[in-house]
Amino acid sequence: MADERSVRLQRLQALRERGINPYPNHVERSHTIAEVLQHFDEWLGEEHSFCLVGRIRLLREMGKVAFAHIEDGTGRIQVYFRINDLGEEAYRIVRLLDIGDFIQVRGFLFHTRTGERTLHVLEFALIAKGLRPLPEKYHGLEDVELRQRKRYLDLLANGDEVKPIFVTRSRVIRAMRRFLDEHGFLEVETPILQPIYGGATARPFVTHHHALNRDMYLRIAVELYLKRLIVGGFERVYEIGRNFRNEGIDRTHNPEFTMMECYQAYADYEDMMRLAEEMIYAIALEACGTPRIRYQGYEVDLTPPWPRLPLLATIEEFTGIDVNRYPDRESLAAAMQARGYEVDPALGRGRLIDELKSAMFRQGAEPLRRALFLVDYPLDVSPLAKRHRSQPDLVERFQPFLGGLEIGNAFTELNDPLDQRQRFEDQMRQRAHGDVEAQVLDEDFLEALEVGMPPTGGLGIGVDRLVMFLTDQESIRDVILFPTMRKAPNEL
RNA sequence: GACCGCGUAGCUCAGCGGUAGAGCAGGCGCCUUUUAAGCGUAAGGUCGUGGGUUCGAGUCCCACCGCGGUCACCA
Repeated sequence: MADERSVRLQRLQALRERGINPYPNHVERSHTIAEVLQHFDEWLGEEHSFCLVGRIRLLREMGKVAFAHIEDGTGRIQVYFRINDLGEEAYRIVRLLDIGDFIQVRGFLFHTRTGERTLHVLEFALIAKGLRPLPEKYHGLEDVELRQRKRYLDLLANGDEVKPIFVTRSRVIRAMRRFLDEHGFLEVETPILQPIYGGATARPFVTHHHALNRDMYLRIAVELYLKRLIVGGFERVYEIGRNFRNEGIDRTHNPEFTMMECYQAYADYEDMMRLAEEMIYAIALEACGTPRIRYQGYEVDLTPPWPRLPLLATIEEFTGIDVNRYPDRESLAAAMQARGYEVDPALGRGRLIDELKSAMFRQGAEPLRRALFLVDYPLDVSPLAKRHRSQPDLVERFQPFLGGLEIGNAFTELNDPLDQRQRFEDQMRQRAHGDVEAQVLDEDFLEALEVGMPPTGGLGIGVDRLVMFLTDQESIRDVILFPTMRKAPNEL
């Protein structure tokens, strides 16, 4: 009986009985709250009338007067109800209002005794009734699980911290799109539902098309489709969209995430590095107003050029292991174990090197927190990248890092169809040996390469991680409005 | 997937073998310029779920569910 929802339902009924529609279709509004606050002093006084709307965030009834704070999308202002101005009947309606209700108020501006800017209400109307309580006003909503499952409550309770993150996210994507458009890239849309998945090493989500009676995959990357477009004669293309990878969830991974990939004909990875650093610099300027970003306590300057650090030399510098001295997986594994690194016996040499790279960033040395590119990766973990022009067991690949976060991947793209076929076959062998993430041979893609793809540079940027960096968030879930969650206990 | 931690009122949290608590929110009453308004009053809980140990279990043990962290793989 004391349950708050049933109290509110009773009030809803009481309002209806007085002939009030608690969910009217039409609303009057002359100004936003921000506008009124901005011009408060010049608009002060009984001769000016304003009609505002908003949600009641706070309500203090004191006998024959009441104060409320109302909030619209632009700000928050105090409003003042007095029985003398409203009359007894209308004042009874005030007592049927609750925190969380939306109201429309008309009146004039004044300062209270304590100086707070306030609208003195002469007329008001309920425009939408809330039936459930809002989170507590002082502590807000702190439970991480609730904040993510019910993001609307998080935005309501913690809006001052949460909203700006998503505003920045929107600006980042807009700035990225603008930069690419201005550099002659054409935005395209390629299939999300794919007959064969490719372009990355990852497990896919599988679904089934009934009419075609065939399994389909949600894309794990857009790479192979964009390259087909380069084959088709577009010189510069990009796509910003969602990828899906059926893998674990952690601070930097969500099963669906937003990726930008762009491909540029007649370019190599050096060109793509310049493009990447200029793009991210431009995005930071537009979305954050500065190229100097604070991330997790470190200041990172995005002004180009960023250092190009050869992967293997960097690993040697920070872990003490000179990978070149261990030409096979066994000797490298032994060297790693000797230095206290755990070694998964299933991993090949390239994956072990990748492992060292991760360990190196985990140690978190200050020079690795700057904006930088790691360049030149082992061949066997990069089946879509072209062999290095001077080091035959490496490929021309780089990854941008910001504040220790890996935010992308790029190559001089492999355009030799015969080499590409061998690389796929090699992947298929790894697959046969139980590597569920090894890439799948895509015969149609090989046919496209045989038609001929010009020398091409490609770049992928993890948009969520870039936003994490630019908004100083340590979890990807804090930059995704509705992150993937496990089944809630009350779901079936 | 492995290990560690957490789960108590709508929200934020105490309680850690002996009769389930506080603040805020909500109810009722008082209060015509309040500021986390105030005062009074009555309420609100299968202590995540299921087992076990014990005379007695939010409290100890086990399993499961959910969340977080660390590690392993991917952006």
